[in-house]
Amino acid sequence: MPRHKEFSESELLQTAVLLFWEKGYCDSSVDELIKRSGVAKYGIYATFGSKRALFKAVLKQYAEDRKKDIQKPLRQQQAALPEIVAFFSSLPAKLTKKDFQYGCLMANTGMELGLRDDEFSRMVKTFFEQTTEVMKACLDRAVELKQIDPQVDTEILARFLVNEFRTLLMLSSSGHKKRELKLQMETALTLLPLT
Amino acid sequence: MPRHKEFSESELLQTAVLLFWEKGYCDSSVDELIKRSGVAKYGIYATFGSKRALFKAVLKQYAEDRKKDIQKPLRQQQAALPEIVAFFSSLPAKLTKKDFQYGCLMANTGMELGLRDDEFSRMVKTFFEQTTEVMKACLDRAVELKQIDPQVDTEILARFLVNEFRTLLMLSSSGHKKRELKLQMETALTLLPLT
DNA sequence: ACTATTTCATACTACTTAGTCTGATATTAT
DNA sequence: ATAATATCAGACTAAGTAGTATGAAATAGT
Repeated sequence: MPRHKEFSESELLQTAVLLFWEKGYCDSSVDELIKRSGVAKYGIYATFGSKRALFKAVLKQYAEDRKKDIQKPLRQQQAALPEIVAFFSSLPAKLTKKDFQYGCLMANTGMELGLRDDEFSRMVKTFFEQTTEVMKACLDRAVELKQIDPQVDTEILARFLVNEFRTLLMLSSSGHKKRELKLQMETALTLLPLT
Repeated sequence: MPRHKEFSESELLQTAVLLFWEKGYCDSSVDELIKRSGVAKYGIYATFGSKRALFKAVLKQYAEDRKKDIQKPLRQQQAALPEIVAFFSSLPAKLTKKDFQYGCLMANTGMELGLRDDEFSRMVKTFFEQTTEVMKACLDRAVELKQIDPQVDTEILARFLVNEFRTLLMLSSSGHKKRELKLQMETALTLLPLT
């Protein structure tokens, strides 16, 4: 019997992702989302319920999207050391492209709300913990394939590498250019016991 | 002829530092500062002019304060390798004490405004560039004292160490506990060519 | 065609925001 | 004491905030 929606929920969500990505949680407003998406306030609240719930959906969508693009090299079945190196090598260019002009929403949210909102903080931590597991799996395969010293503690090294990843995200969100990211990445790869 | 102020400018500034440190720029309000400081709106605007100018003064004050406490080990005349190690070793405990319960205002501001506000971004970058210079001076002394390999590029290593510092600040602002900071710091110190 | 139901656009509430203005008050040089 | 001047408390403006309410319009099963 009902009239049906005039907008696409997934398009609305993508617009919301871009908005929160650009401005963070506190500085984004529902009115701004109305302007950008063309969707009426009713539609937004009927779909998501509140700004908070909307942001939760945004964080989930963002996490899925990043697993599929920027983290893809690491999440391939056979990924090992060469994929780790390729992943880091590609970051300075990727993080300074237009798609990433506002840094990383996960890293940004961790800094904005990590000490003030348990639920969102938890989501960010979970995202990077999952990334750590993926990284550890790559390192374990690298050990199997004798690509790295078998004495390495892959758990600890995986954490360190993910923090190196986060460092690059932080630098890009803090306005640093490709050159600086590249220097940081290369220094890290040189220092690490990856051969 | 004039009536004189009923409040201390430096106390007002310190209260403002704490407020912005806790909530960031966007989410802090002048009304909240009035409540916390007891100073009337007139007094705040007569002293600083605008929220923006107030935040500028806050960033300056914060930078000075951190040079005098947390960075002090590195800024001693004779600081070299032992002081660098001591500096990093002390961070996990210091960054999780009550004084630092809101992370680092410089690191936080870099993430909040690094891509959206040139002037504040510049101030944050300058702060960490100055820290890099101090770190490089320590490394150069360490080379002189034969504490580290003279082949090391102290400029590049200094940048890397300061980014390691920023990583610890980022982790603490993102809600990570002392144990995780300690693990990151120890891994970094193990990997670096510091002996 | 009619009716039930949902969406739409928009007005609205209640609150917060940065910043200004005002009239009373306190101080100090004369 | 008086006059000049700066500060104080609080009212005020204009805009923005999250979220709700409302009447009109559209749709689909009967």
